[in-house]
Amino acid sequence: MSQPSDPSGWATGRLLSTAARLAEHAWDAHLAHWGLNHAGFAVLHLLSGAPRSQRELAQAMQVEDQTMSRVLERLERHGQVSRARSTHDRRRVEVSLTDAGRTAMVEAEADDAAERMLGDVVPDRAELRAALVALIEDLSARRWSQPG
Amino acid sequence: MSQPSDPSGWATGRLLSTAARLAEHAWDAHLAHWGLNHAGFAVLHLLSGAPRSQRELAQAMQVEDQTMSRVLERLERHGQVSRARSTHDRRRVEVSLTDAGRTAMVEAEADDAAERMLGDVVPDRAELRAALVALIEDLSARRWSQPG
DNA sequence: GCAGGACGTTCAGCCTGCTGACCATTCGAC
DNA sequence: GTCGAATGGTCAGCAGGCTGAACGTCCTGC
Repeated sequence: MSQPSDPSGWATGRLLSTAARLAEHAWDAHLAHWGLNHAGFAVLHLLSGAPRSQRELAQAMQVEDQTMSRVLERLERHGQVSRARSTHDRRRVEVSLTDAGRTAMVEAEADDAAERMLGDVVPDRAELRAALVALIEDLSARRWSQPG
Repeated sequence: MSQPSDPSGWATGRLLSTAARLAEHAWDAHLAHWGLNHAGFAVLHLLSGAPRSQRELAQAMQVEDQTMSRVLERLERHGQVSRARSTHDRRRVEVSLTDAGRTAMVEAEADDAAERMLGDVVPDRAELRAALVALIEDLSARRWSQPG
């Protein structure tokens, strides 16, 4: 595999996708030490406060319910999360961290090599982050057309 | 689905992934009118100059050969691309645009709503693009560790 | 109390990405 | 010429996205 041939000419959408894929790849390589990937790690992080329902997790991650269902199935299979039908509302599934899941999350977070790596690369990272946040808020609003 | 809950606190990797997914989603919705998606469209664009081998396309897209193979299979199934074993080197597969593929590409490109949409959102887009290009060049170099 | 709608989750199927393994062809050294 | 390495593609299988459709549960209005 070779260097990209002049990415400065690419469409912005392609720049975004490529950058995201490369960042995910680097991050996944780091998280693999704890049997995690980027999706699973973010979910564990969300659960560190308190148990949540699957739909709450999906909304927090800006992902469809079906997608979250499969991410959780994998996390459960790896023993990092446990799922139990709610007693108050038997439609809901309460998802909580297991001890193994909490340990993995804490350790992976402490050694946050991926974020540091990105920090090395982009000097003025606040600018990039601000632009991405604006983009996300706008595109997200268009997609799910919810006021404010 | 709801608005993201304060993306400004997210890790940069998650910002990138989310922004990329939202942008792809918007772009795919646009390209669906011509039976395309973001991956297929980019390939057709690369082929607009001259036929290429699959590996050349994979390298240009910064994607693994196997991934490109399946994208092309889909494009061929939809009649937008044709594949033929090279007569000079029978390992290679020469990929070229069909008339239908060229028409779809030209029409989709002319009505480039996605790019215009991104233009509306991010005021200082040159900054964002420059940061993304720097990120891609660095992460890509780390991943495939090629000098220069 | 019951019927219909809303809600939360899952199933099936598609697409793009990845890795690992395999096959055919070509090239190069001997 | 032959054998082994390099090259170009494909197959199998996994993962995270998506859509559309189904299912059980809850709620609400009558």
